[in-house]
Amino acid sequence: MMHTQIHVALMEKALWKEFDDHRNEMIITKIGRNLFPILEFAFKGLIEHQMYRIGITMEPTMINKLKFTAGRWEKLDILEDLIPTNEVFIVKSGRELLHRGLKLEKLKLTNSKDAVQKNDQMIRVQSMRQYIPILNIYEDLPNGAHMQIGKYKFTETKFIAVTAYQSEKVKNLKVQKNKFAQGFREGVKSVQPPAKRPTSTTSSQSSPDSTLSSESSSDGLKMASQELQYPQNTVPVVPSYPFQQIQNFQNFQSFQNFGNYQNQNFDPNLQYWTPQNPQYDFGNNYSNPYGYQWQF
DNA sequence: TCTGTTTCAAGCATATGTGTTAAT
DNA sequence: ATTAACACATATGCTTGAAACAGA
Repeated sequence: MMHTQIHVALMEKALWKEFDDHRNEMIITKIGRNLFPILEFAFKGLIEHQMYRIGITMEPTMINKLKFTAGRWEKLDILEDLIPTNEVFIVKSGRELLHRGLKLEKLKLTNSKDAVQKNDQMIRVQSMRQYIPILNIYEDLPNGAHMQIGKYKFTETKFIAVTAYQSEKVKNLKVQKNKFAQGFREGVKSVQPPAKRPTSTTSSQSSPDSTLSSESSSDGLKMASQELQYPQNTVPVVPSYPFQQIQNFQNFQSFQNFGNYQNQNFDPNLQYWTPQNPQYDFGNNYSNPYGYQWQF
């Protein structure tokens, strides 16, 4: 099956970048812990009636382990065994992916080998290592085989796996942004108790989403070199298909879970997703949008 | 009116997602 | 560094009962 160029966009990119600016960490546990922010993607260029197999995995960004001392991350020279990460697969139709996107709400991270076998959306990673999520797209072939037709990664989604938060700033940001951590927000009262049942007509009560403003400052990280070169990873996609699979404005608006498309390079005039920076938003090659590399 | 049925959101129970804390 | 128990949060499904509705 031939495709037009496939594009994948990361949703909630601004939120991801906010965490990435503070060197994001993800808690891992024995039974598995959700990621926050949640990985969510939009697609363009898929074929509606085609079934796709989406593969999610975590790719180490370097061989080295890390440690957090004196308020900053440092790279350890001692190289320990790097356990290969497993890949999680989700099968969906092109139509569903195009219209609803893919929100990986159930995806969990663990440091336990056993947990991977008990949950089909569990990825095993190693603590104190940095990873970047990988999204692979496969097509099911008639003979039962799968052909990889795309591989995508977004640099602002990289994170360091930890069993307990190391950076105060990251921890505070999680508390502020994750609704399940609302109970730990300072100065924010709990949600108002539900109103007594009205004797007359209905009255809808919406709780205001009052998030604290974050004190912004960098984590005192320096720039330097020495980061692993990402492998060339893309299977070329041949554009032999007239570009008709264009989402219209109504479609995007009609799905609540689609997030804030205004910050996701959605152009209502052109009526399709257009990358501001193709190499960054949709590119298949890893590139650092900030123009520098992290130092450890 | 009266009576029986339908509708729908509050109330409740249960499941699950957070960072915190203390112990190892 | 890691783990388990914990208090506090959301998510969801079922129950409940008053209001709305339909028919006589």
